[in-house]
Amino acid sequence: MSWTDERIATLKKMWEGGSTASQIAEELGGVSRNAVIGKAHRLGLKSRPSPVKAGEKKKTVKPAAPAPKPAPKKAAPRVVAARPAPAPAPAPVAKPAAPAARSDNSPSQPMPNKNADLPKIVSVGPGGFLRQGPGDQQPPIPPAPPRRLVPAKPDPSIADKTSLLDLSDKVCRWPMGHPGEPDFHFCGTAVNPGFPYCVEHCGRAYQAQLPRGARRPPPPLPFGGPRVR
DNA sequence: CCCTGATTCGC
DNA sequence: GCGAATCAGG
Repeated sequence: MSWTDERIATLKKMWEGGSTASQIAEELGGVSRNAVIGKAHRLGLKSRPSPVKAGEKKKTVKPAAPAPKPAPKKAAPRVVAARPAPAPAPAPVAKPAAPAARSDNSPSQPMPNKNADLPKIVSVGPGGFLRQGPGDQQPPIPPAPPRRLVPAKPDPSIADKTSLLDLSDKVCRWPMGHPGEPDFHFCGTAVNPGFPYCVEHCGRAYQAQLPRGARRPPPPLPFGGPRVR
């Protein structure tokens, strides 16, 4: 496999978009994770926030190491990229809109609803989206696509859909479908300002927390994992 | 051991 | 230029 312009473009997009080298390699197909990393470095896109660690030590030779190892040929002056990290995703922490009363003491207030009628917590998030209770959605899946993707090559059968290359911080990045599927795309509607998703998907991404003991058990997933559209 | 990215170096 | 091998860290 050769590095065509399209493949390089995809590599750049995904690399800058935070995808791991493994994900990029699987998406491109025909290349290994190392190939992706090597190419990324050759392209100059190195040193992005890696999960391994921030202040990572390179395996460069120890300056005072008396090891009998031969001296490295190339003394590459490592340019530390001072590029600021991309905007971190806001994680609004919100208290429950209606704190549930303790059931063990102070029974002065009668409880109108028992476990048969769980309270629906709907509050308004800081961006204006409606927060929902955990049980109100069928799929509590994270917005990020699964790490292990189906082995499929990217096929450009999606014309009007928002593809990976169309992503920007102006459009909703909520994934629609599954990567590798022919119609996999992203939501693409205008984002809720200050959030990576639109208002609707903000409501999915940021959920109110029900008080302990009043939580509904996780909704039964059919089989084969979540599949949402 | 799994994963991650970084680096080296023969091709 | 490419990428497997290897390394270093979580």
